Amino acid sequence: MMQESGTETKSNGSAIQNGASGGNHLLECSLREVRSNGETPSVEIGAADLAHLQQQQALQVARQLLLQQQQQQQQQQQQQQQVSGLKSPKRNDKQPALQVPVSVAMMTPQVITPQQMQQILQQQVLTPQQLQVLLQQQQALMLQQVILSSTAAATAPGVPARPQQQQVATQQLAFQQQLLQMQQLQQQHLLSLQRQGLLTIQPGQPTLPLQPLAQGMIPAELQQLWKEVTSSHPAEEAASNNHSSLDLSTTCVSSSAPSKTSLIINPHASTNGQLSVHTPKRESLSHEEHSHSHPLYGHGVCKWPGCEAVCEDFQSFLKHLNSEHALDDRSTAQCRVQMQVVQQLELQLAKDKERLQAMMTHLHVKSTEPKATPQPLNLVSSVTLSKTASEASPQSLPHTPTTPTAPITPVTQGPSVITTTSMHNVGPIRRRYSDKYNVPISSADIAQNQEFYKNAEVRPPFTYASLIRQAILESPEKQLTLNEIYNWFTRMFAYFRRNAATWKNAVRHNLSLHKCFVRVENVKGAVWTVDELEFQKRRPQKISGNPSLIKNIQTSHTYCTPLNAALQASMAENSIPLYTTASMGNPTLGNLASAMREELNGAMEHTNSNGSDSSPGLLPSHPVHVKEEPLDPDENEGPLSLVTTANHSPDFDHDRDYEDEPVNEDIE
DNA sequence: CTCGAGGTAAACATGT
DNA sequence: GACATGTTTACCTCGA
Repeated sequence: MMQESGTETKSNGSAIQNGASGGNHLLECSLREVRSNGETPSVEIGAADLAHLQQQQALQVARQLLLQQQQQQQQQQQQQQQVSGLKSPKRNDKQPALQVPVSVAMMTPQVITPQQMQQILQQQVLTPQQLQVLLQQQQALMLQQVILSSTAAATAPGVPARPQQQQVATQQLAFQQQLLQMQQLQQQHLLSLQRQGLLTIQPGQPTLPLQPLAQGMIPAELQQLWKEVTSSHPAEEAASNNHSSLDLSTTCVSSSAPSKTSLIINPHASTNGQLSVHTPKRESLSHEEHSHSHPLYGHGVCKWPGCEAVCEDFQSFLKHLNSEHALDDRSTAQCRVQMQVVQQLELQLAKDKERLQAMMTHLHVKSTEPKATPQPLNLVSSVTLSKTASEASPQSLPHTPTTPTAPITPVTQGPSVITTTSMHNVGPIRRRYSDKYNVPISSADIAQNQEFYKNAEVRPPFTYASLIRQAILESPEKQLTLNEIYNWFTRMFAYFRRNAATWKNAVRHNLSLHKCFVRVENVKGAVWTVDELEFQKRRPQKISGNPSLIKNIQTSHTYCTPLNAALQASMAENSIPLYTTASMGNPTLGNLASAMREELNGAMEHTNSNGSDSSPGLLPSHPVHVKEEPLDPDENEGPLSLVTTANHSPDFDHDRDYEDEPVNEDIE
């Protein structure tokens, strides 16, 4: 019966349920998953996981090529520095990690050359898609360099009298600082993007806390890679490097402490991986806070992914780094993982940038000439199109992300009139925002964002209840088994392809908790249906989209440019009417009836709470479990209301083979 | 500050 | 006994 749950469910479930509570759950889960699966990854990893892994491995080849180029550029820069003789650090053997550019320090610890490392790392062949990614990355890199060159040239105009070497060095310094800045901005921006709908960015937080970033954004591939990594040499490590292996495990437990969550994704390392060209700047920065600037060291803890060994001072850290993270297979693999992390972030960043660009373009157009036909850009298609107007409304806001600490537009961000607007912090976007803003989930919503959520590991901005309902309503019989609901979740949302135990528990919890979900038993087992009446009843008072929206926007608290204000005003004026009209005016999408009905109810539910939507559900053959209503039992008589919404004939269960059954193949 | 909604974790029961 | 399925409770965050 539960055969479709797949291996992932099992491993995740057991791993997670045994874990401690609190803290960063997802991260913990990830790590536990790593651990639990670590011993026999080849067995426990599903076929699709392997496919993902292979894909990522292929991607990493592209990454390597990029790295190669970057390293060449690094070498060039270093040569320049050494020629200038100014700030080129003497790269003696004693403190390689300190003075070697970070990425190099990470990639080429002691013996092996970058080329050798690449040989180690390279495994597979590029697909055209990956090549394209590589090209994009390279272009981005080149662009950055060009821009930085010009910037640096501009910053050092009045130094003609200086010796040329010094000037070069100065420019290098400027380059590097600029790079670091932008790099950080990009990273922050990315984090904001990634966190859409996932984490709360408190308005008072000027700088992005990087710890919670892992929530929901660590791709499955990375976890698989982690499995691979952490299980790569269990025996060896037990003997020679037990400390490291221990770290991983203890980290899993200790990560319940809220403060230490940045285990897998080390933002600095990611940044370095992203553009290792920048790394020389680390040296330049390091005059005073030498020890603090090392991306692998902070707060007295080694930040090597998965390590977190406590190092009292920088020297001990260096010792630790050299001893525990010397060049071996494990470190190499961890490097690879880190690269994957970076790559994933880059990809996500690229996607989100395009989305942001499109949104900005669209919003800008609208703010200047309201109701003008928007110009959906390519990527927006997955998000908007027919929903363009409503996209300006809260639903899309989470995607408009933002970097509170980033007053400067990331370099690679294309020229946009509104780019500064993107810097405002639409911070507190966690999960429920769609409901809170009374953006009722609809089939159209999901349909239009389907592609996005299918591929992006972004938490859908819908409540579990909404999603469950949607899943059930999408089914031909308007009823689903629990497992089918699971499958729908995983099929429709990449986000739900991990941490199964967590969200499945939530699904069950919601099914049981909400009266709108009615369990119906039939011959083959139990199915779940939706009592639309109840569902509509449970979502009142959420019509206040505008104030919430505005407030939410303004929580950004920073960089409120006039344009931004205009944008906000525009959105405030338009969001609700546009939303309703847009959704009502685009009956082209599937399940539109449901969407319209729902949105009508959402918009005017105060008027029609009497069940205007006699949704043609189906009649459960044997309604067994009907949640009794402790509250207002007068309004609906439990089973009876169920019958009203369910009129399907009992012969419904002959076609249980929904089209969603291939889910497992699709996803896993 | 309170309250409700929602999310998460977990304990527990039951059925397969 | 392991696992899936349900139910329930507790705790937390967030927004009104």
